[in-house]
Amino acid sequence: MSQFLDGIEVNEDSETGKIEAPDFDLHLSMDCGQIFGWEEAEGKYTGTLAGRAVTLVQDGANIHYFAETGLNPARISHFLALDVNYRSIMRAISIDDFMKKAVDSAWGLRLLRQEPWPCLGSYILSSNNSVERIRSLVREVSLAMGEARYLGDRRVYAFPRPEALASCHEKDIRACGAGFRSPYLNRAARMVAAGEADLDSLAGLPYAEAKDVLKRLPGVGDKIADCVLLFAFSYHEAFPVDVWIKRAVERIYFDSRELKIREIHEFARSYFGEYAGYAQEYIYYYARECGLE
DNA sequence: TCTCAGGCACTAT
DNA sequence: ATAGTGCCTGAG
Repeated sequence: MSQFLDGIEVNEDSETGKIEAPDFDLHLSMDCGQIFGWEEAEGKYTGTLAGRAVTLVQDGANIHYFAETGLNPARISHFLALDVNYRSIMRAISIDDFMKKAVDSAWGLRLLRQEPWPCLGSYILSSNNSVERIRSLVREVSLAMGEARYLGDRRVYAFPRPEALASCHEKDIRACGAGFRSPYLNRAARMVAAGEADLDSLAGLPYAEAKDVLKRLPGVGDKIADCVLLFAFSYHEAFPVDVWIKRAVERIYFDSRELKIREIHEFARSYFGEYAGYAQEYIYYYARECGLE
């Protein structure tokens, strides 16, 4: 077993392995704000995938995993989106000095391929909230209603299944600190659990149609729909516009002139093209971590 | 006390 | 279509 998984006890219910991951930075990808519900400790990231607990750690161009038996490496690679041609996308979005600088500042930051429901649920909880608050909210909700999984000597809570969030009372979600988002998550979970909204059917739909389906869910507007399409369904043209992106785009490309959200979308589509979503992530990262001077 | 934080839904125009 | 407003909550 790898020294990178030191201190971890493997038993008959778990296994380890490694996955080649060139041009991949686990830390950047996990901590850039695209995903919630994974815990970091000493460079190791622990969460659940397909209902099983897993710990990931990076060693150069390899990702080592320690997972509950039954979670195969192909599923992990899929989550890490290692099939995506990262270099060609980076070339495509490095279209000006700012974008080159932004890409350089976070090389290896990839868009992960999250599971649809945990992604949607987390983003419903994200509205009008800061990253740190979203993290703790997702943690509270998972602790209260998510399934406990066991990996080595630790316990890991999955994001609650739609059935769990559907059958509980709105107040149970509110008790986790979700506030006005509670009824949204409760009702969205009911729609998903009842099959009234079929997340699996989104894959393959044209972007605009998939977005319309998501926006029928309570608590899901333009921004959150775009996040889910980009972070769970790999619609790389999706360009979620939050206050950071709005300010950054106005500042960098419009001499700080105020734009409508619609105008930002039009600009993004025409300027960045089919990989606008990747461009968004780098603009977001740079604006937050490096500042726009 | 007040503002702000990675929005959404509702209402009025 | 678009603009204005309330909303849970915790941090600064």
